[in-house]
Amino acid sequence: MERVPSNCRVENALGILVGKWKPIIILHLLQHGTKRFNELKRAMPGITQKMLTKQLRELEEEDIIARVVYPQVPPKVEYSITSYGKTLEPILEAMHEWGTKHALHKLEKQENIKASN
Amino acid sequence: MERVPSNCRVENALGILVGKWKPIIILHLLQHGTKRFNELKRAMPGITQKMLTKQLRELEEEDIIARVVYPQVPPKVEYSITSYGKTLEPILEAMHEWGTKHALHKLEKQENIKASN
DNA sequence: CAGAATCCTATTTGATACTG
DNA sequence: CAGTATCAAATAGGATTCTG
Repeated sequence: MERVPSNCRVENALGILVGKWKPIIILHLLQHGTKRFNELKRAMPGITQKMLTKQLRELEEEDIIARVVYPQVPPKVEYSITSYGKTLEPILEAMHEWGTKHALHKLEKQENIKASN
Repeated sequence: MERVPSNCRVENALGILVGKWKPIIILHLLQHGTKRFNELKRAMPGITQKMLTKQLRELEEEDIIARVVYPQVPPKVEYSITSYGKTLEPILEAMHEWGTKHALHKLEKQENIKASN
């Protein structure tokens, strides 16, 4: 998604977090530490190699995660959150907390619809 | 963007904020209060009626903004943040603060690239 | 004024097969 | 193991025209 070149700083954080799997990847690495490519893939049912690779590369480009390649056969690549990436944690936490409440809000809306029928 | 039906609550907040103009609209209404359709349009150079309408409708659907139609000619429609929408403010603030620092981070990267040439 | 409708392009995501 | 490459589908976003 192309973002506006505005002075709206919110976009800076949003641009990094947006992607179907990015928040999940970041959260997983934050909570479970360094992981190999296939460990991440297994942890995220439904993701394809292509998407995992792409989102990891984009997060790496933004210095949110670090990619370390061990030159051996078979290959071994480890991903971890950078110290810079860790600064995203408060935002993620705020969103998680809000999201938990929002789930309730949505549930109440459903109930209201049911009640009115 | 279709979102995963995961238990990752972060998606709940993210899904609402994602859209080229949504954060800008929310921020504008938060900071300037109730606005009419064309006032919003004028405040956001580059947006089309279609996109403004679409994003407003989606935010309304999520109970983030309220849409009030005055049955008169010419039409008058006012948009405002709901009390529920205001609960997003901490997230937006966290992102704005982070984004401000990130702008510096990106600048430093640029400088490093320059310095290494 | 505040949109709806239509047409079009670009970006994102997914499915599948192949490889050093 | 950790990817690429290719093709197809879905979604987002934009330009333009029309209307109660």
